[in-house]
Amino acid sequence: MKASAKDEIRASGKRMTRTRLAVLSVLESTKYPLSPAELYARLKKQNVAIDPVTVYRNLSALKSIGLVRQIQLHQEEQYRYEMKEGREHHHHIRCKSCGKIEDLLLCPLKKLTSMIQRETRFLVGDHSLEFSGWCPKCQ
Amino acid sequence: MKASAKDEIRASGKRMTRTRLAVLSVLESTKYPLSPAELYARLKKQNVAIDPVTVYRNLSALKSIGLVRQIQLHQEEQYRYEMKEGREHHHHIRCKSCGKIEDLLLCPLKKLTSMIQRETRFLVGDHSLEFSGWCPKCQ
DNA sequence: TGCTAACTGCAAGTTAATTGCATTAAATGA
DNA sequence: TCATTTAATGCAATTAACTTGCAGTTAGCA
Repeated sequence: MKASAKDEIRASGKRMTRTRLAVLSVLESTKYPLSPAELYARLKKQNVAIDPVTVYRNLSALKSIGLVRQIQLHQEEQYRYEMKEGREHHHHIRCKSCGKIEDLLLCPLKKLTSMIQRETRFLVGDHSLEFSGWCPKCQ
Repeated sequence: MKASAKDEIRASGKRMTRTRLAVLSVLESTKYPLSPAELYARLKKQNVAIDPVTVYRNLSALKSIGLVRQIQLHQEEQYRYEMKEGREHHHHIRCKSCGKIEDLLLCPLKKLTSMIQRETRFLVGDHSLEFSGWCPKCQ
């Protein structure tokens, strides 16, 4: 685990606990965003004693200090979480058949912002852009 | 209400009922996508006797025959529904302060599809692109 | 007008996430 | 090193949005 993570947690007045460490380590070793339920399942498999509620509370704490990003994929009813560390703003595509999730490196939206502001007079804040389709194996 | 709507409902083996008519008429007279709860509230205000469950079931039926579109806005936990009739594929921006929702006429994604397919080898199906920000009044 | 299957309302059940509360345990510091 | 304080935890209960089961109702065709 990144040494800086612990510092950032302390700096925000939070503590580095056994469960928080375990949550961070699973997130850091996974290449796609995890749902709380998936995260909990992985921890269980590693014999980490943790309550599902504690998974939720840790994700919420890590999100609030900016270590973790919360995202919502297209046509999914749950949230997913991924480390921010080393992962610039990006989008995802999810296979409708097997559920495989892959990062997309493109983001066309910087170019769109000024168009949207002109069209709507809104001040643009965040956006979500998520795709679904069929992965190579499922086509 | 569009005459064709009733025909499409019949053609799919469904029936045009008192409640279904009321749901359609609220959706047709609203310029932005409604959540089931908002739709129910409007029906109540119009003294339409209807159960919230029936709102859900009607929305689901209308969606399944393609009269209505289900969308999920950025950072919202509920679905919203809008008539498809006369409304091409489009996206939305929602005010983080007052909740106002406005249509966006642009969709940059036709241009992106081939890039994504090249990058990921996924076959691209659907996408969602939703913005949030601050509307002119709330800035 | 009668029949049949779609539709409805009410109650109960799901799923994902949140809250309350008593207990445990980080981390500062005496 | 131990005491203190307050964040974090586990368990139970709750909430929000939506779904399902079922008995009674009704649209619409024959």
